[in-house]
Amino acid sequence: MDKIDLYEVYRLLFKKFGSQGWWPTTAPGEAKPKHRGKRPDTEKEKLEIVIGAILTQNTSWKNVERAIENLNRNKLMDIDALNLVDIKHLAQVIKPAGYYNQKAERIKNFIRFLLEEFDGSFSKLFSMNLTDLRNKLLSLKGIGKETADSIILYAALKPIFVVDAYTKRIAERIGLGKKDYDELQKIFMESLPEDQKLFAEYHALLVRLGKEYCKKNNPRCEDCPLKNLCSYAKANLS
DNA sequence: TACCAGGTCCTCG
DNA sequence: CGAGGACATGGT
Repeated sequence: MDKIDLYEVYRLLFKKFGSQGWWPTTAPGEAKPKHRGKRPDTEKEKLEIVIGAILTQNTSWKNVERAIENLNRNKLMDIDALNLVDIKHLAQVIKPAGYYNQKAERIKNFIRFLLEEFDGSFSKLFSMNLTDLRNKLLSLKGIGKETADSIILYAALKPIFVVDAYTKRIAERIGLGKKDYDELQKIFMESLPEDQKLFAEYHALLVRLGKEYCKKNNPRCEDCPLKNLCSYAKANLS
């Protein structure tokens, strides 16, 4: 069994798809988030990434977009507004994202935490070192590993590799075997230089591949950019 | 019609 | 620990 070169995987994906511009955020004056390829400078952009990371838990980004659009139009993409809004109303606004009661609770939890412990400031929260920040986020109800790591990578801009359902499926198919979150994260991070931009692009590319080629059902192995090194594609195409 | 989508928490053995 | 269920909308 030949070993998979995860840097080579990255090169193939980037050659095929190019830069993905993650994480999508809403431009000033607009309501709909877009992949803009822009670092989140403002508190509002960082907030939007956190909210998006919670909303997208086991949910398609399309539905999350609608929920974010609703939040923007209702002027709720704001720390103080979210702190004050009635949780039932918040739940209705984010309804398209599904699990809206749980997610409203999780958003409220996070906002309360940020206000009480960090004066509502992402700059203060993100000034923690990566390990402490991660443990802090993981201690919050509704923030698990993937959500925490997405926040750290895409909002705090610190180098950690995000593992999601696509990552797990793609990793298993190309021949890394069935691995859990921590194992996969370790494998990716030990195979790559510690680089926030690289990790950010890589994860985005895996999502792109998972959506368009390495789908759960009917994967398109024929023209997959990884077909030459993927054990699943080799078996599937033989 | 089922199944899927950028998970997490809780409970039970 | 690890499996299994709950949470819910919108697309195919």
